Amino acid sequence: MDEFIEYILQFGNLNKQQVDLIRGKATEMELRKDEYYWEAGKAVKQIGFITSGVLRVYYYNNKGEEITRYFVDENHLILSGNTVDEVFMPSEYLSAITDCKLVVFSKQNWKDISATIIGWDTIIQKIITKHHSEKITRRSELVSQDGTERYVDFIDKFPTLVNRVPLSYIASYLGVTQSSLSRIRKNIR
Amino acid sequence: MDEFIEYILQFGNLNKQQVDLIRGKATEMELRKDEYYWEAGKAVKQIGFITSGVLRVYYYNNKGEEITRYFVDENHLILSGNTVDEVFMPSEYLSAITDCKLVVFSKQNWKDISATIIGWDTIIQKIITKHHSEKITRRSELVSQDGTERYVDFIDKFPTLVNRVPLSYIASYLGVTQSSLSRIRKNIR
DNA sequence: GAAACCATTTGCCATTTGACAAAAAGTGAT
DNA sequence: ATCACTTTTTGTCAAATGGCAAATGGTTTC
Repeated sequence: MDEFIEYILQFGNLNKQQVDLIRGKATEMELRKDEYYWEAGKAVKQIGFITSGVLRVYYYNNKGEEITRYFVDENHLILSGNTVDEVFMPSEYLSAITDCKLVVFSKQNWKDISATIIGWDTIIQKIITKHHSEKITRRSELVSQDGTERYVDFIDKFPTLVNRVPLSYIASYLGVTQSSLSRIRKNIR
Repeated sequence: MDEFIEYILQFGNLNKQQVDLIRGKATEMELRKDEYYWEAGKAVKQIGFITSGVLRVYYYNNKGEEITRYFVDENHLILSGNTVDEVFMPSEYLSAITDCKLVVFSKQNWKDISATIIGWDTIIQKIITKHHSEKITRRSELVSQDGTERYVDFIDKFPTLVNRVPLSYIASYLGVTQSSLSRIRKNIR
């Protein structure tokens, strides 16, 4: 819970009263390894923030292969879609790679916060924008890199993930086969 | 100009008075082939909408290679950063591949529109969100495709660009070398 | 500890792609 | 038509990667 408050405070100021309001609207929950946070085609009813653990977003391409699009770890907000008013129906899966702890808000509670705290929407908007640019930048870089560069950069950017995420998921995220990645790792040492 | 109004109307309603306001705040301008719309490190002072022509966004990677991140063609809004209030300092270049016609708004005029038309910010937010997801999706797909798939998909998604954009830019966008792409094209025929 | 299970590494070979250089095709100006 | 210039294609070879299958390593369960 505290992690979430701290996270939000990086993007804007809140007074004690506002912090208390947020605390009151939050629920803590856990997700076990391999459980879904959301599934393609099933409406998402809450907004979540990860306080511990790692999840991954993945989808199936037109050849039926499972592709990991990105990882989500501690201290990240999961903003399903953008708006609370519309139903958000994901086309991807989001599932736990490890056991996770989350802080979640029902859509109604989230709306209440947004209606009560002036500037809340602006804060969230900033976060969304930041996430988007980071994702675009990261995925873009991969396109023009070879396997080794992709992996070296990955280690560099996500040092805490390397040892917690199965190789096959990293390989899929990087767009190389698992065996290639295994060889790349051997060459790097 | 009409193209811009029509574009905006796809995302929300405007009455005649509002449309007139927008028209009054807009300026038409042209950009010749190879001229910059913006340059890395130089503050961007306007918001633009392309009515004809193609531009490309590119940057230099850590090896000094020029990488095309994406193309921007007719009927697209160029939203520098997200907010009008902060100075937007791009880290990339945006330059015209062909002669272009644009509709532009000064930051002040854009602010005026935003302050006058209720719902304007929501419309713009929708557009930004749409752009972001499209970019992430496209760039992501490339990562797990081989050269041929990348090119076939490109033709499929941007049929109007293939014949207007030099091969070297397409190759860079797709993350393959120009000679590979040339061979890929030969094999496809 | 053995068995079952899952993750990772390795071997082998075919295919793809990159690097580099030269040739061919296309474009524009005179 | 010619020359200068740019873009695209092609040739050759080396390196990187994929596909497939087997081997190895690790973990969990009984």
